[in-house]
Amino acid sequence: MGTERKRKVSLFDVVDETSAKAAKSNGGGLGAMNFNSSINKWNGRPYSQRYYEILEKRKTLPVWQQKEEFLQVLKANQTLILVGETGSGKTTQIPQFVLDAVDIETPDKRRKTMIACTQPRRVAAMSVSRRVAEEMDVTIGEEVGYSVRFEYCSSARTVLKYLTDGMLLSEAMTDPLLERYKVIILDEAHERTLATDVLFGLLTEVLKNRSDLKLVVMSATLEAEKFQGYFNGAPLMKVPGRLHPVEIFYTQEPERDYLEAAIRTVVQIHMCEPRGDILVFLTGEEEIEDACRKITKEIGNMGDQVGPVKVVPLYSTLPPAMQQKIFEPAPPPSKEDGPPGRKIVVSTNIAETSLTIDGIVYVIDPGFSKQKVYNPRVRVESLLVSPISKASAHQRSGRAGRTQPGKCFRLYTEKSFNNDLQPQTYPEILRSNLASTVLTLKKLGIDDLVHFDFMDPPAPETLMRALEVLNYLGALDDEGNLTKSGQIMSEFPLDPQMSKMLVVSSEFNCSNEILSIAAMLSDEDATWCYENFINHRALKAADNVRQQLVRIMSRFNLKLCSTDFNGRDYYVNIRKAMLAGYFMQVAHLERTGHYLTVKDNQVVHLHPSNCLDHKPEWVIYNEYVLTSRNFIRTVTDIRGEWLVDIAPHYYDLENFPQCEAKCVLEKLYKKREKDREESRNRR
DNA sequence: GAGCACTGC
Repeated sequence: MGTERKRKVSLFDVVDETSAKAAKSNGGGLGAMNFNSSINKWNGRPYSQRYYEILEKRKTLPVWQQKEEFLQVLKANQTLILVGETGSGKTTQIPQFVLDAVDIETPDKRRKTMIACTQPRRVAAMSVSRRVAEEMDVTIGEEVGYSVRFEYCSSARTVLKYLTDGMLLSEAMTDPLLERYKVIILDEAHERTLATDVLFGLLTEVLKNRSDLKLVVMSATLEAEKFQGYFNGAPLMKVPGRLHPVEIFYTQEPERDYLEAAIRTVVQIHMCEPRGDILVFLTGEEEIEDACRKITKEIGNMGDQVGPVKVVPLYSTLPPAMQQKIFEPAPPPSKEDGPPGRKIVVSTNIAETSLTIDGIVYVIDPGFSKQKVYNPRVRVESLLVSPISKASAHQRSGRAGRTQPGKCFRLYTEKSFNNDLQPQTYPEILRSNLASTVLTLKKLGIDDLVHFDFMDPPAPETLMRALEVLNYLGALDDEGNLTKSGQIMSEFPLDPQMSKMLVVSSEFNCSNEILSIAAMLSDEDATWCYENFINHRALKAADNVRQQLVRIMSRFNLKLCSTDFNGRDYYVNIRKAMLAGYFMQVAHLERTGHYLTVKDNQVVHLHPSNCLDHKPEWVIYNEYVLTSRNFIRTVTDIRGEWLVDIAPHYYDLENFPQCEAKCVLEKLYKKREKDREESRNRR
């Protein structure tokens, strides 16, 4: 494979005017053939009037000009790469083109197969499939469906299914050759999510074993050559996008304070530029709320000479009702013939890909975002404010050109853009803890991780750490093979620590309670729930997770049980079960009054959201977050004795850095010896 | 005294 990789074949590199026109004049033949009939071949019903109306609009999408070409390349190749910018129509149209051309029945006509199209986000999978069902004039959930966690909207008749990349990966666990699919389309591949990267490697294996399977990789930016190299020189097609031109402005000098510069730019645009809403990219909640206050105040101080503004914050943890405000129109002029009003959205990266706001004409890009980084040495994922990539800057500026020509103000110099920004954001697989991913790969039957064909191989230390954690948890044996317990753990859509806690909870006679805890921890923001006493949506979501986990538990005959609520051991058993999963995430209270993580010896602080009334000597924590300080979040009080009882293989003092915790543990081991001896003597 | 964005038979 190594030599093949370098080969580059590019059939359709550039789409110029002439070839596009040629495609148009000789194209359409296939389209006309399929659409001349007034009967819908998918459900046998006559097409509705609306179908023809939408069809006319679809035909104006850029991707339609290359339908014929696309189908020819698809026919001649097992894998192809399609590059198309926003507005090309690839996500909705390509899967339909495929359906028109591919025989989805198996050769023996016994059963139908499907076309799959993956998306990185749930909302996209659901909304795109609805749109496509409408375009095909069928009912959603029948011929066209979607599949995301907790929502399986498809039937035996489904021929085209949109699903999250994570969902396709989990389907592969029971259907390793993905035999239910004839064509798999990986959309938004340039985003390089963890699941997409794993699917890349998995599908290259599957394609070797299934000559009848085809793969279409769709991507927005020009990382295409890298993709081509990886997929053995698969042909590449480019589809033009359809965006209005966006004029880019850079600063002359580097900005010292990007927040201040962003606010200044907002005010300037509001004073000098024509009508149109503004989108500002900042890095996090606190910064965004701060900027919103300052912008409102500064523009407020300018009085009637400028138009009124509506300043709206946007970030994921904002309650949905507040998020909806970004879709409200700009305010009307404060007096007749007065200057027009303007909407100013101040947002995190969520507005870069996940949410699209129409009417944005001006984008302000300071060039930073919070990005996840993983330090395998201390096993900590943290969020760091870092410079964005060129691809990300490009995506941000595109947000100004959705409805009309726009302007993007980059708060850095052109030189800095050219020289300092890296071309692409590092793929997630290089920035994450891979314990859960490695467990999935093992379950998928990939034993040799070192030689697994990753597009960007993770650091060996990250893989070693993941294997080590899984070995400590008993999911892998010393040879790295999946154990019985590991088999079960891999079935839970949870981190391995949490899966372990669930698997052992029956032994601690508290699986009912652990199920609830796991479900609540999986759900976003328990803080919010607490502050508001209760939150219906969050509880409902947690209950959903709980039901899913219960189904998995019963499949493996793990009994559902509780300790007597009034008994002494009720809480003790729960805490012990939690420790059985989280014994690698323990902190010890030092004499100095601060906590030190066990073995790694990192100074950490209890996150202010904790609900303890004292500082216990030993705590386990769910999350280690590195923000303004090193915080451990969601902590539980445990006893040192349990460490030596439940996880002696991890608390092996031979292999332990010298520290206070070690001395305490030594005493606990001695005490345990003594107790055992005494009980022997008594007998 | 505090939370980029996503995802999971």
